[in-house]
Amino acid sequence: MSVKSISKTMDTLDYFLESDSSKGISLKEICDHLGFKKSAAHHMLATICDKGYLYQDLKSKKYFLGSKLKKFGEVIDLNANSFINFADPFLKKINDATGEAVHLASFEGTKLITLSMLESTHPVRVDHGFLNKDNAFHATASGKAMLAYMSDASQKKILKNKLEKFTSFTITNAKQLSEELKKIKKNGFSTDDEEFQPGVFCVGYPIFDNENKPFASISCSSPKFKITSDKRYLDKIKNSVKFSALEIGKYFKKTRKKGDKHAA
Amino acid sequence: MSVKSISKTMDTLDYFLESDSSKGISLKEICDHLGFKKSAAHHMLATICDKGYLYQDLKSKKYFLGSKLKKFGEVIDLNANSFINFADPFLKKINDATGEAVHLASFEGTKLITLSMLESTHPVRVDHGFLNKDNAFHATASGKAMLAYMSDASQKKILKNKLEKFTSFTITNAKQLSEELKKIKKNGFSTDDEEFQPGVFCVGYPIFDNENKPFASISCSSPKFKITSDKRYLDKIKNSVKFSALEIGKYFKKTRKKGDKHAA
DNA sequence: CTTATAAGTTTAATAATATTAAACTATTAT
DNA sequence: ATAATAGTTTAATATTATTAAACTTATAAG
Repeated sequence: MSVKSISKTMDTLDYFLESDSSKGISLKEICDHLGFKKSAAHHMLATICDKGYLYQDLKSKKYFLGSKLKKFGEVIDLNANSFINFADPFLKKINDATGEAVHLASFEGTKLITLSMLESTHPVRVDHGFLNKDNAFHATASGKAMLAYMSDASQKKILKNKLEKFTSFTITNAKQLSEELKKIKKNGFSTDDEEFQPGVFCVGYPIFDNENKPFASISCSSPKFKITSDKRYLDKIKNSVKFSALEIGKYFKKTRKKGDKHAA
Repeated sequence: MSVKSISKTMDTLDYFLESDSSKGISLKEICDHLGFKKSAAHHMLATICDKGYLYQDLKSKKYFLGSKLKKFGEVIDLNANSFINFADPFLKKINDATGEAVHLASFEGTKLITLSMLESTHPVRVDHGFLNKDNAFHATASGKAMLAYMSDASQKKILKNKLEKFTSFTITNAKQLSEELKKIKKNGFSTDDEEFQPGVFCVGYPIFDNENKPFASISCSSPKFKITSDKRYLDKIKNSVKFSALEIGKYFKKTRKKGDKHAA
């Protein structure tokens, strides 16, 4: 199903991203962390270096991220950054009003991804960080908000795999999820009631593009006990998130003509 | 020597960089351009998408650059951007004074790379663009300026392959190159007298780091006829390049303690 | 509306490749 | 000076990627 040497290559590049690679990473360290044989890893790394994605320091023999990878950032910036930048002050608005963690999400193919986030300013914080994940749509407020407004075909493709159970509250039944999505379209917003992380309650709103397709979503995550102990707290969050979602949606009305393609 | 499927993967990613991929690229286009069989390419692309480096639009089936690639830019920026930003106004100074193309070069392993460049403002222009190349050290002013000041071991590693002949003036003889490098150390600057591109004359100066190793170099490229027709033009370029090289070298004295590692 | 065409996806056999272990080299530490 | 560690190269083999063909889906033409 998948090409193993490519998979290993990208796991290696990911490792450069996760760890602090500014001082270089040795062959041994890569092998130890990823479970590769040093000979195979050496062949792999030689190829990656040859293509300029990594390079090896002549003296220390350590590997570094190649400058070519920087160019991808520049190209992708052109596409998606203007949307993220536009959205940013409206995310801040929710964060200011509630103090809770705020996420701007979108999707790439069937993967739910985080475009941008703001951390909670409260001492008791909730954080699922940057997400880049298949099979999380059904368990998150961000995911469900988009899913609810997608075409049946898109929904089907995203949900083709078994619905993973993250907590005891995760909806893993297709029928039940379908009902939930209907409810979301009726209410206009989605919730995640400890369905992804125990103790975490989220509110999500979709953001529509110039073709009225769900392009992104925002969510606000708060500790569950706050929601249960103060009825008005949920309303406060909902109002704040809704306001920002509608404002961010204006991005497409302003800057894009109908029919224009956009990329996340 | 090199792992073919990795090589093909990176050629594919490179293609996304070279062409305008903002509207997506189809499987067929990738196959046509890179000479892949569609079935093999499909396996490859599925793996790349699975790792989040590309993604496939659910409807159009076209492939897009994944947001994960953006993160590399952010990490690399932290390392190298401050140097490039520091150097920038001094490159501009040469460009203002001469109107000619200016390049800031460095190296990654044995590869000569361009960190930054300014185009000529003259109607008759010279441009070798962004370089990211093995086996060009011996034929460029930028390359020779750094090479001349490197340790013998480093020189040897970089020059281990046959010296490629780009023009009739390219130095392809090891003995002759060794003499040339000695001359460079004596003069303090390097030249490229139509050795890389016909009709192009370049002047290069090295930039030293906090350990007095050649870390980068700058070069100024002008049409050869200008150099030959006006004796004082070469001096003007040399003075301008030398001044900026020395100024950029102060970056390391200012911001780095001896022993600190830096990455390009 | 039906058929044709083109693009994308899946499969399973086979040709080709990546992996392995072992030998070798170079570097660092004792 | 010797040992130990890390990196590199090699060539045989086991695994994997490739291929062609069948299949599916989407789009265009009749």
